Order: sequence, then structure tokens, then C-alpha cells
Amino acid sequence: MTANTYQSIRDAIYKRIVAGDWPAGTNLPGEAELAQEYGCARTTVNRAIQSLAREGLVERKRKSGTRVKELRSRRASFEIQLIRHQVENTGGAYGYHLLSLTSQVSPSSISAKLRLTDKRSVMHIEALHLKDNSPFAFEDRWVNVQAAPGIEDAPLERVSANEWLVREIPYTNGVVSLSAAAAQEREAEALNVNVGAALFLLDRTTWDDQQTITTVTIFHRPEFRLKIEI
Amino acid sequence: MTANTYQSIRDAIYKRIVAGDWPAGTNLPGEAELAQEYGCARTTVNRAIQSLAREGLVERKRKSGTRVKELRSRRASFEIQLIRHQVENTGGAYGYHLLSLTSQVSPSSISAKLRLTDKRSVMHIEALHLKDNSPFAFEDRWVNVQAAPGIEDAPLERVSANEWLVREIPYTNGVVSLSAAAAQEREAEALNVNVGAALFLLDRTTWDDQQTITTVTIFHRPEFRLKIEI
DNA sequence: CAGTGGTCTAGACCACGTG
DNA sequence: ACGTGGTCTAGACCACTGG
Repeated sequence: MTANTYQSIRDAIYKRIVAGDWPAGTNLPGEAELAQEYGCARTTVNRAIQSLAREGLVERKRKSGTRVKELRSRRASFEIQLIRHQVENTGGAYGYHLLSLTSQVSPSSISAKLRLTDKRSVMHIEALHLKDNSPFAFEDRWVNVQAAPGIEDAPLERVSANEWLVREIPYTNGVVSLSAAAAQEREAEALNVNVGAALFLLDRTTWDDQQTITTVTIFHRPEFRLKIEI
Repeated sequence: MTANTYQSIRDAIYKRIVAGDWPAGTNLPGEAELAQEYGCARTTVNRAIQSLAREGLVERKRKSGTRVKELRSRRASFEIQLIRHQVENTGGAYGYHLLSLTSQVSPSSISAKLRLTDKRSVMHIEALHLKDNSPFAFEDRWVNVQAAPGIEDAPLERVSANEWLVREIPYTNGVVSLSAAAAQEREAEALNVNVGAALFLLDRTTWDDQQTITTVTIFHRPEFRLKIEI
């Protein structure tokens, strides 16, 4: 009982939930009551419980109070890193190789992803990321040029499009989809694996407030692992 | 300039960072200065900037101040759901089928994952999760029985081990690893796919403070997508 | 309507880490 | 040593929502 830090109160409440003082589905006492019990300001209790709510342990609603959630559904989070950083952080030497760069009218499947209503010219990029001179990941990217002014003058034969975009074009939202797929000929050749090998795919689409900026698929080699802490 | 909510101040600071008022690598003005500028209490500025720090946009250190991070490295997070909820949330009917349950001395590869130093009996579970009576995911789990008292009496032929564990045994930490792998005979048979099909694997190991509780691999069918918002 | 959480303020003290 | 963020307090008012 050192001080009434919100952490210590968070932990105390956490332990009481785990111990079964407040079973799942029941309500915690109100903030005011807990504040009195722990001898601290209501603000501090509020902060402690908000922290538990962020972790998904409890659910809060005005008027009805703070309820212990039925099941512990925890969140896992990871940092979306540049592939260059992924390679360098594991002690490898990073290399980048632009395979193709074309401007073309977007295929309909891509128009849908980029949310383009009319026919527009988009940029299509295929590139290879290397670790210690071996293939690490294959990138297939479409860029909405209107949403990324200046990209046509960017030195994309040296710097990966992602790296340029992250620096120059802020985005506000995005979705990521992870999946597994068998390697087609194109990816197999680029990554130097057999056709049909199990690849790890990361699809990402990002928007500014108004418009979609880019959609990309990263194909990782079968031995790739995406590690996440809980 | 509606009200001085910490959200509105967060957004204002966010926009100024994106607009380039404070380029990457530079420091923001101190909290006191910003509070004066926005005409609010320092506490409110503090909360706004802490929110930006959680998102990874800035880095804070005492004495040296708040620095805009070099590269926009955003965090993505997702909720670790029960497979039952994954199925039900997509409008499917959930089913569970226990394939095998044995107690045995743990193989060395599993002992390492469970951090068991001596030879101990562990529980090995293989199970199938169904969506609309079709295979959805195959589960291969090892449980440290000492860390999960009561599991030997749990009705694991009806309730998935994960569901029982989540309810009964709290954990404090864990790691998740995502990858792709070709289906071996065992998984291919269970999931009704061809041997060699590209499966999506989710490995998870969870601990209590002291000891490892369980390690599990979930094998998903090739069409599975894990969707994450940024 | 009334009870609950959500948030702001003003002031204070503390902890850390750089110079 | 001292400047910066981290946090606590006490009090206040507001916003949502269930009865």
C-alpha cells in the first residue's frame, strides 16, 4: 500500500474480479463508492476502471454502471512496420528491387478496392524485398495517383513505394487482412519457392478522410512468422 | 473551437503534425505552453498527447519532451475471439467435435514451449470447430495440467478447452504467432482439404505470472481471412 | 427524472532523465 | 539541478440512458 496510484487500484480491482468477488455479468460498485473504499479521488478510480475497459475486462455504460464481461476477450496488437525495419530488426541486410511499374486504367477488381467510381489511371507496382540478398517478400501494389500527388516523380526504383507513401501521404484509416494462399507462378518465381507453396499474405488498404490511397498485397515466404504480444 | 474536449485538442495537434507544423524528429511545445495556446488546463493537453502516444505518433520522455516519431508506424489491433464467436458473428451455426484427448508425458518440443523443466504429464487435445456442419478450424492443444487445476474434470467433449480455460484460468501474458503452412495429412483429413493446401496457422501460448498454461495451434482453412482495423 | 460514468479545471507534488 | 511529463485531488458540470 504505497500510494494510491491508478495502477495499484487497477490491479486491486483486477484481482478482485479474477478472484470472483464480482462474477461475470455483475456490476461493480459505483466509482464514488470505490473511491471511498480505497481512499482516493473518484478521478483515480475512473482512470483505473477505464484502463480495465480498454483491456476488455469490463464494459461501462452510463447510468447502468460497470459490468464484468462474460468472457475474457483480450486484444492483441502489433506494430505495422516497414518491411525494411522488419528485416533490419532481425539482423538482416535489407535490399529492394523494383520489378515493374506501370500506369494503367485500373481493372475493375482494383477499382472496387480503391473505391474509384470512374475509370482512372492508377499506378501498379511489383517489387521484391530482400533479406541478405535472398527473397523475403513480394509486393503487389496499386496506388490511386490522385490521392498521392508527387508519387509519379518519386524515385521508386530506389525507395519502396510504401516508404515513400508513409513519409509523404498521411492516412487516417485502413484495414488489414491476413490469410494464407498457394503461390501462383508469379509469386513462386519472385520468392524462389515452388508453385503451390503456402504463402502468408498481408493485404492492406489505407484511406485519407476522403479517398483511398493505396491497396497492397505482401506475399511472404512460407517460413515467415508474424509475432504478436498480448 | 466548440469545446475544449481532449479529443478536439488531440485532433488539432494531430492535424498540425500531419500538416508539417512539427516535422518528424522535432519536439512539440511543452504541455504548459500548449495549454495556454488552446486555453485549457494542462491536464487536458496531457490526455490528448498521451492518446497520440498510444497510437504511436509521438514519443514522450520526461525532461526531453514530446517528439514526433520519424515514421508513421501505426499499431493495428484485433480482438482474440473464441472460435465459437467468430463463427456466430458471421452468421454461422457453430459446432464442436472433440477428436482426441490424451494425457501423456510431454514431448520435448512441447516441454520447451510450456517451459516445463522436468518430465511432466500434460494433456493433449485435438478438436474440430465446425461452421454450418462443415469444418472451420482444427485445433491442436497442449495443456499444462498443473497450471489449470480442474481441467481433468471439465466436460471437454462438449465445451472447447479454450472456452473452459478462458472462463476458469486467468492468464496475464501471451504471445501469438501467425503463419502459413501446407496441410499435413492429419489436418487435411480433419479440414477436408487436400494435403499441401495452404492453411492459415495461429499459434498462441499463454502464461499466468509464473507458469505456462497452454499452447495451441489453430489451423484454418485456406479461405480464412483475419481482418484487422487500423 | 435520477443515477451513473465522462470529462474539465486549477493546483499541487512527484519521478525521471538530461545537461 | 531543473525542466518535463506523470499523476493525484477536490470539486464541478455534463451526457447518456434506464426505469
